[in-house]
Amino acid sequence: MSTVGFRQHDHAHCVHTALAQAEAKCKAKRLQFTPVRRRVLEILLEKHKAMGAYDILAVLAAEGMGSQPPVVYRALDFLVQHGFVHRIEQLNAYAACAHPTHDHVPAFLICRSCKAVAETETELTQGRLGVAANTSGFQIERVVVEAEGLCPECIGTQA
Amino acid sequence: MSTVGFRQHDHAHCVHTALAQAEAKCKAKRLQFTPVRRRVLEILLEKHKAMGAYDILAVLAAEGMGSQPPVVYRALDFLVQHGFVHRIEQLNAYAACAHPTHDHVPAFLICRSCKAVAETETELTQGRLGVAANTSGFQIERVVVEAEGLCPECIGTQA
DNA sequence: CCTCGAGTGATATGTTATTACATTTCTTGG
DNA sequence: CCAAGAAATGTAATAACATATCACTCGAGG
Ligand SMILES: [Zn+2]
Ligand SMILES: [Zn+2]
Ligand SMILES: [Zn+2]
Ligand SMILES: [Zn+2]
Repeated sequence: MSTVGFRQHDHAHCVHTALAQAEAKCKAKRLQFTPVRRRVLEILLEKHKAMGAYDILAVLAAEGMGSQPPVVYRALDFLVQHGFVHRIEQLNAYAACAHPTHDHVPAFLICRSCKAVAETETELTQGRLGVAANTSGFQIERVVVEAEGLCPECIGTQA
Repeated sequence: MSTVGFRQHDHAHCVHTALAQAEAKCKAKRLQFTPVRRRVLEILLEKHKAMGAYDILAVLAAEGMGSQPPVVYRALDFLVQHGFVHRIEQLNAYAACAHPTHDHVPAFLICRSCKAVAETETELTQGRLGVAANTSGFQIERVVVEAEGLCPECIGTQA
């Protein structure tokens, strides 16, 4: 599993590992890793890209695990809450966390051409934003950092 | 007009000034600063906070300037495109730019309690995100930076 | 066995955004 | 000025994303 997601990797292995890690973490924290929650995470890990809630729901529905929006939104809420999945605000979409082993502030590189999403990390109060927060007395709790542009594959195929 | 929006300022003056600046910039760049576009910007400047597209549309509709969604979305697209307004991804909302005189990468401090939004600036490729982009060959074109937390007014009134 | 709370199933609804096409207005070269 | 093309607008319909609510199930703890 690479830091930025534009390289090859052993995909079947990373799916399996991430699921096992999630299961272990839920056990440790007494969280219910129910079939729907597990399957939603698995779908996101398998696809290995950002998916809309209704895309995930379509997969669930085809498997008879619930066909109504609340099913998937509840599962996503749980997974996001506990750091297994991140929401990509720019895309109204969700992606499995690439660094599930530790707490972190995620940041994303999003290709505007092929929609590939790579996750990296950043600081909660970096650069001028932290300065502005300190100056004004604003208390930062969460930061969304999402860069849009062209991934290595798509540079050259574009204007 | 303050850098971060949690302080007092001469509001009527800042609305007027910003509108005049926008008009001048459009003239210089041969852009059509049409009545709808002007009024949408004015509404955002007057409210001086983030507004949803449909909130703006309701104001327009009450004034007979168009009652269908595309009216306001087209105006917002124009204003965002040319830097007069920014979209706040976390809120699916729009706010007039606080620094319309120069090009910049906006960053926002968003109070989760009172929904106040303050705009500051940042760099296109700051910190680890820039490093990750360079390492992987990703070409950043736009960055969304939005911090959520508590503004000075709301700290203390919360848990 | 009973109760409570988390999770799920199901219906309905709310909110945000886009597509499509007809029409009007503006701009510009002749 | 005038015609042709570009830009903007009017309008209807629909797509995409998200939440409210209530009934039901099931397992843990008393
Ligand atoms: Zn992550
Ligand atoms: Zn790409
Ligand atoms: Zn700005
Ligand atoms: Zn506040």
